[in-house]
Amino acid sequence: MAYHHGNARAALLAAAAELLEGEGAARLSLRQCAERAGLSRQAPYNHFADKEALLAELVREGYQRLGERLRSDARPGDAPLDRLARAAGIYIAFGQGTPALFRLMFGKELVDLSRHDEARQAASAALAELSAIVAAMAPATDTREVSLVGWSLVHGYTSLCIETGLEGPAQRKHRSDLFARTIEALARAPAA
Amino acid sequence: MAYHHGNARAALLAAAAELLEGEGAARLSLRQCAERAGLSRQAPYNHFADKEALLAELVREGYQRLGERLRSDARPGDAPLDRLARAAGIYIAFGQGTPALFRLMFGKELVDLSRHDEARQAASAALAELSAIVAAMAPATDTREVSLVGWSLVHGYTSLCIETGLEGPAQRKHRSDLFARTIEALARAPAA
DNA sequence: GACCTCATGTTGACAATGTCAATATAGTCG
DNA sequence: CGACTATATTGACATTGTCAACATGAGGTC
Repeated sequence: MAYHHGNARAALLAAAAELLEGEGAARLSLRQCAERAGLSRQAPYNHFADKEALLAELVREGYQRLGERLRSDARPGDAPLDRLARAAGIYIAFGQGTPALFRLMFGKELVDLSRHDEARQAASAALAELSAIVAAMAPATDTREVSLVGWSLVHGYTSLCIETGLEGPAQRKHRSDLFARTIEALARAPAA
Repeated sequence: MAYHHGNARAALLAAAAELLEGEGAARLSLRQCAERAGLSRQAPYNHFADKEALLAELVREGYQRLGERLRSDARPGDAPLDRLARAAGIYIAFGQGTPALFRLMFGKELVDLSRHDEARQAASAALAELSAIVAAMAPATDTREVSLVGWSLVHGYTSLCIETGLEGPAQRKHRSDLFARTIEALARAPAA
């Protein structure tokens, strides 16, 4: 290896991403990432302010990917119910496929988004995608409430599957449909 | 302080509980707890196998408290909808009132319940309380699905409030009612 | 080419933490 | 009283985040 790595930042992020699901974010060490990237233990500090900053970049990438998946799932002539069911499936699959990343993205103990603008923006963009999909199920006066229920529901289910083993990927499709039906039932119910 | 503390275990747990919300569980150190309890750094190991075991005891206590709150909220002649709305409020209040404890209880990175029988039993008992309350909303054939939606919903909302600042305690009552209505709408919807 | 600047890289160092090991204390029992 | 044992302290060690000092080399200027 030449003195200058030439691609140190990317190598560090790649190393971190590779280690994340095995170690979990709390146990992931900067030294471990540096070693895996063929760098010394101080090298990450040339590219990231501290450990949190490196994790925040992983978070940003995660939201970008999630948002992209939601966006690219749009189909011409989609019925809102079908669109929502598929979006729920995408969200759940994302969480179940990369549990440690999901936990990092939606937790504030290790990465506080208020301190990381770019990651926060990526989060907002991804969640706006989901929100719009859910809101399409509702009368205009109820979109905020229905979006909130939709997000809470799919997020809660995903988190509980990851953290408590509530259910596995085999149930995903069935549950996505159940959640879409739930939102539909709420959107149709008479307002309080 | 006499050589033998006389109440070391309880003092350690009290110290941990006091420090938990300030530090967060990941940053909470056993040494800090020991110091706060007036003990040396090795003393916790006389009472707990390791750091995780001490945290697991906090988790057990947390579930016990949550379960007790749900149980003691029962009122004679309660309508299922009212009972559910109040239960949702209790769950959300618990999470918002002790966010770090909530995160610890419902996360498996720091405490894996499969390794801590008593904590796991306390969790099952508390969640069975919630499940029964939600299930009372549903026809007998649908109780599993409705319970799953109920838990996912209230859990997701609580978690998102804690981790993303989705909403604050001022909205709790209104949202509890919304969630109860959502479950009601689902329970009444024609099955797929 | 020599010199300067600066971003990036290495190594030494330090404090903090989890946990192991050796030693000390004191309560209980026969 | 001696033996035993649970509990407590202190020494030690490996690991980790991060600071500081020093080293490297690419790019720019003269």
